[in-house]
Amino acid sequence: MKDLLHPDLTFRLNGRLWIEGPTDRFMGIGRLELLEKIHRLGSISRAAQEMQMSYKRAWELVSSMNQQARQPLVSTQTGGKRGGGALVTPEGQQLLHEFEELQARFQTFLAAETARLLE
Amino acid sequence: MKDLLHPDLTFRLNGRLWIEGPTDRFMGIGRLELLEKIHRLGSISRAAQEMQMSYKRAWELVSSMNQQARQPLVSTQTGGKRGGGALVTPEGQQLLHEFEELQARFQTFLAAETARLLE
DNA sequence: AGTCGTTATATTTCTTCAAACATAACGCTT
DNA sequence: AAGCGTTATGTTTGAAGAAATATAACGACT
Repeated sequence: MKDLLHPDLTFRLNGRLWIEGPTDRFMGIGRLELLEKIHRLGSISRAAQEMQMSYKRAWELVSSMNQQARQPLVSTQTGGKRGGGALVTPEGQQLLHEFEELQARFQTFLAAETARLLE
Repeated sequence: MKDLLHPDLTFRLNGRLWIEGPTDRFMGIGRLELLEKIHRLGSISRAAQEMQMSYKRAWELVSSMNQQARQPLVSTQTGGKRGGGALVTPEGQQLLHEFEELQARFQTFLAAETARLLE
């Protein structure tokens, strides 16, 4: 493979994984990152701004995930101390872990295939 | 994982792989399919119409691949018998095979992870 | 009561990307 | 010489998605 590629350019193998439902995506690398930030920051809006994402988009992603889960992955509160907030439920945390581990196995796969193809 | 998902919906794990250069994508599932059709049909335009893709887009993909390869993967001829045509060079055919095999290994990976996650 | 930061949601604007359209050149075939 | 199907390329149009803007509700805190 490597002998087919232009010698002046550098190439890399890349990829994405996601879980899709009948209508919407359910989980992917972006949603995973969003969940992680909500968990860490306790707020959808702060997670959104840390991802350079509009609050609206972040909220829509959370809504989509919650609707497709058996029980909410993120629970929210309007008003109150600090104006409200959001937290990742135990179910959400479990999903977070499992999908993170899947991502790690995928990275291993990518590394092995990269070695096979490009080195 | 399965116990986290809404019981009325069906989910599946999916993914994509590609090889990227510094500026453009070099190879992906769409480009692979295009190469295969050009090889089979001997024409960019016929390959494009079989993929429901505009000729222009197909041509741009071919051009991008050729520019990033050491030697052309598709060679073309304007005019002549049948008005011209295109063929996949030996280098292109080698790429075709290798990337197809990579895709097959990826499908195996996906199947294994699906069993792990969703069954 | 008023302020604050957040969730929640609708509407509008912008941008980006794909599709559509148009045109020329090429070389065999008739 | 004229026609055909193809490659090759520029220009215009359209559609989808993202971003921006706006507004309301909520509940603690001052």
